[in-house]
Amino acid sequence: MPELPEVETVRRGLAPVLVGKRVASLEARRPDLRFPFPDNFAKRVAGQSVVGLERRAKYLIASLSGGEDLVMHLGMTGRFTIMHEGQADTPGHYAYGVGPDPTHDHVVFHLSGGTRVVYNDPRRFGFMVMMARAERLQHPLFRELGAEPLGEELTADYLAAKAMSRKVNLKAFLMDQHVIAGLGNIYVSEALFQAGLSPNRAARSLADRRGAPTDRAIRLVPAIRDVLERAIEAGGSTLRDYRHADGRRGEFQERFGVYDRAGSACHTAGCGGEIRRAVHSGRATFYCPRCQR
DNA sequence: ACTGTACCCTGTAGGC
DNA sequence: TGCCTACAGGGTACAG
Repeated sequence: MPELPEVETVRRGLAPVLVGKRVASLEARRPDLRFPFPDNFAKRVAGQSVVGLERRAKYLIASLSGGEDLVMHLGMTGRFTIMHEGQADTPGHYAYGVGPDPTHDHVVFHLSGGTRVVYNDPRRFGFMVMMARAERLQHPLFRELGAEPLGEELTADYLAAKAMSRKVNLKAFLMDQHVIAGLGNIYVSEALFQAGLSPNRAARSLADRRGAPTDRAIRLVPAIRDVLERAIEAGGSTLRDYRHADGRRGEFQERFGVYDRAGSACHTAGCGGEIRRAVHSGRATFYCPRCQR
């Protein structure tokens, strides 16, 4: 579900209620999600203050006052919901169709002051792990992550260097978190559309024989950035599960160029082509065969 | 080292 | 209505 724009939207929604606040207690209602929860999870979090809430790729990182980081991933269906003091567990108090869901509300952060932050995840592909803050960058989850797409590390030169020795197509290349960290199935399709590049094209065509970036790599970089920035501005994309931390839906799905539009007309002026659906590495890809070469 | 596939888990949509 | 299959924004563990 949540790709970079969705995770960033959740981060922005959670930060005001979490940062600077103390977690009075943590309630883990099952022993695991995708992975077991950290040893002594509740005890390690309880009583600590959240001193920062960052995002790296699709990870949310809550820095705790004791020196540990709580790293959270939303998987496909993970959702955080803020429940303010006095907001009872009755359906009428839940806005926007978000209701109590005892079977899938797995973790509850009880903040001092009464606000609760509830983590819900039907498929349980999400996870939460803890690590010493000083060791985070060396942790296996972070050590080999690729460039942050909205950061300065992502350049045409970087992409060309990464692509030169690869035999995969562009779709798989951009989905690879070791190359660019944060893109997922929606935004790879959208970025390729915006750059006018076919998902079937070989990744190595981003580099010339010497390893220098081709014009394709040069226009792919701003296309990726622009798609992500517009998506963040729209609060992400809600296909079904995803919600902001306050329950609102994202709106970027209204502006998809190709994603989930198979059989519909391409929006590009004068194109007249029909959006097609294909499968790459077992995942659906959407593209316009006329605009994307 | 790289690449493709199966798999983790649950819910929903569509065909029959 | 019910049953069955395919599919869904994620990543990992293998086999080749």
